[in-house]
Amino acid sequence: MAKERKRSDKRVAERAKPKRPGKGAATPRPAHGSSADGPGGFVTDDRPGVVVTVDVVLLAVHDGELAVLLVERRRGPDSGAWALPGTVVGLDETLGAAAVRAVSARTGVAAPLGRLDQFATFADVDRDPRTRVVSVAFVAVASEAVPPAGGPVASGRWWAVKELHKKKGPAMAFDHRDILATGVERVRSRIEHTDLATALVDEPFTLGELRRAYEAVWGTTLGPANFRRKVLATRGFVEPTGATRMVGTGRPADLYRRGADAVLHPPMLRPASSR
Amino acid sequence: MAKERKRSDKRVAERAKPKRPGKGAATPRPAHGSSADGPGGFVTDDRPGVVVTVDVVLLAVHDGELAVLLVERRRGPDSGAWALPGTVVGLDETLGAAAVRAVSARTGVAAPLGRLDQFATFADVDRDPRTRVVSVAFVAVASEAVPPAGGPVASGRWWAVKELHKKKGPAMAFDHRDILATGVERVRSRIEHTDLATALVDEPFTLGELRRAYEAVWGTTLGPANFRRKVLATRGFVEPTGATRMVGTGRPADLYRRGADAVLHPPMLRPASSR
DNA sequence: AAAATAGTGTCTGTAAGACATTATCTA
DNA sequence: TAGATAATGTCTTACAGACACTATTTT
Repeated sequence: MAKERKRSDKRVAERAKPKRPGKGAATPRPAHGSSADGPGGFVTDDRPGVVVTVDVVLLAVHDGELAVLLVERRRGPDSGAWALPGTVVGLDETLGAAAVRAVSARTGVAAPLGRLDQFATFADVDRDPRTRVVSVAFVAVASEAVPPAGGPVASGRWWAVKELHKKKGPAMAFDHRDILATGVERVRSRIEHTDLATALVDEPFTLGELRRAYEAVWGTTLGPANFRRKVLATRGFVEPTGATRMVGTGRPADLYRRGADAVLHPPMLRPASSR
Repeated sequence: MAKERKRSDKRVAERAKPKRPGKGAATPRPAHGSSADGPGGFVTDDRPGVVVTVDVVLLAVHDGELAVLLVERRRGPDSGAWALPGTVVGLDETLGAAAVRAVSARTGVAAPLGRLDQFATFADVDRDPRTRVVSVAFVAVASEAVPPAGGPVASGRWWAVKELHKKKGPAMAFDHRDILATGVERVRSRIEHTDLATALVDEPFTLGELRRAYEAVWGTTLGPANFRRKVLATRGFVEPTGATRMVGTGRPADLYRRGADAVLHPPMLRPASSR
């Protein structure tokens, strides 16, 4: 699990406010509705408690590469490092709602969060130097079109996952590199058994587009003929629309929509070379 | 280290076990931040916080049936109901350590916890009536011999999982029925792809015993011949000892030990009838 | 000998991997 | 026309399911 220890705050910035002594019982919930970096310190007392947060690994395929949405930290000693979008969970807020809130605050879209999947909880004692922070991690996927890279989002941008694994890649905050790696592996596994990959493409889509989504996630190439056979043999995976679309040169491709079934029988096993 | 002290909380009773005598069973159920616990309480006075706990689904096969270790609640909400062994996570304690502690306090054995697997985090807002409790759930498996059912454990006992799903079965505390169901499904899936099932039997074991472990977990019957072929075709799954053992009537069975590989290639897929 | 369980061998259907062939577009 | 991509078909191999058959024990 997580091991690194970075410095500075993790979520402090999110909610960080210098202290708030004497909170009245009637006082509004500290962890609610504030966006990142707002006031509302939760840990600052002399009586520290455990802080529960969510972090979201939002993946999409951009330019044929698997990409993840990160936000740049702008305060604290870890300023300049890139982090997964996350937030403190409100006292009366579900984890899923907090995850949606964390992403929508950064991207402006709540749509892709329908595929929200809680995959692990990170709780190393020292993962945040300030206080004990337990982070419930989610993965979600977005199609290529949403949100547009370089959009109106202030501090967020898409990074090719491949770049982040390099030593010379951008610094990542806290144990987020571990969370990312675990989340990516979860998606790599889930597209084998579920129709999650169809959420990576925009409807309607061609089987070539769907295949390239698989290839981006797995980092492999797949035989177009066999891929097609397996997809069409799995009932409920995709539904033909009857229409075709020109993609450039070559024969027009048949268009499909997402099917009804979320479970793939038999699974779309990734080639042994990609494991 | 500030280990927590709990008092009225959900897992208070459980975790309090070692120091049972003298524990004040006092505080009833304080709602958010109301009742001040004694010193070190996590539900800080007028400043309510989130409590993080672990709950463990410890499974074993008893009399051919999948069984789970539960403890009877004797105080607090749902008193009289049966709960998964769990505890509040200490401020400087890892989740895994807390899970081991929760189980060892009940069973006296830390051994089976090597197979500890975090599988989900439960955090419904109202899952505990007293305060917000976020529970990180683990599964672990024990072999038939340990701990012995009806052993020295005071408030714990094994229950056939099948019984707990019946309406007339024993009441389960909080959302522990959901946690159990999710954990069981995790184990059902994990024995397909890992050698986890070998931890359900004592070494050395026969392939018949291993097969009956699979059957208990999946609730199916498997063809002995095909099961044998698949197990032996998977390198690293089991290692022959060369010895044999009489089980009763019939030909003596070859004995095996656990192999080295944790991953099964190809997977031991459960029959479609058990899904 | 009968019953019971363990172990071995064989047939068959399904599906995956490799790859050749045909179809339909642009440049 | 060549080039590119999509769609279809074929051959081979791997493996799961079913099941017949042999082996070794107790009663």
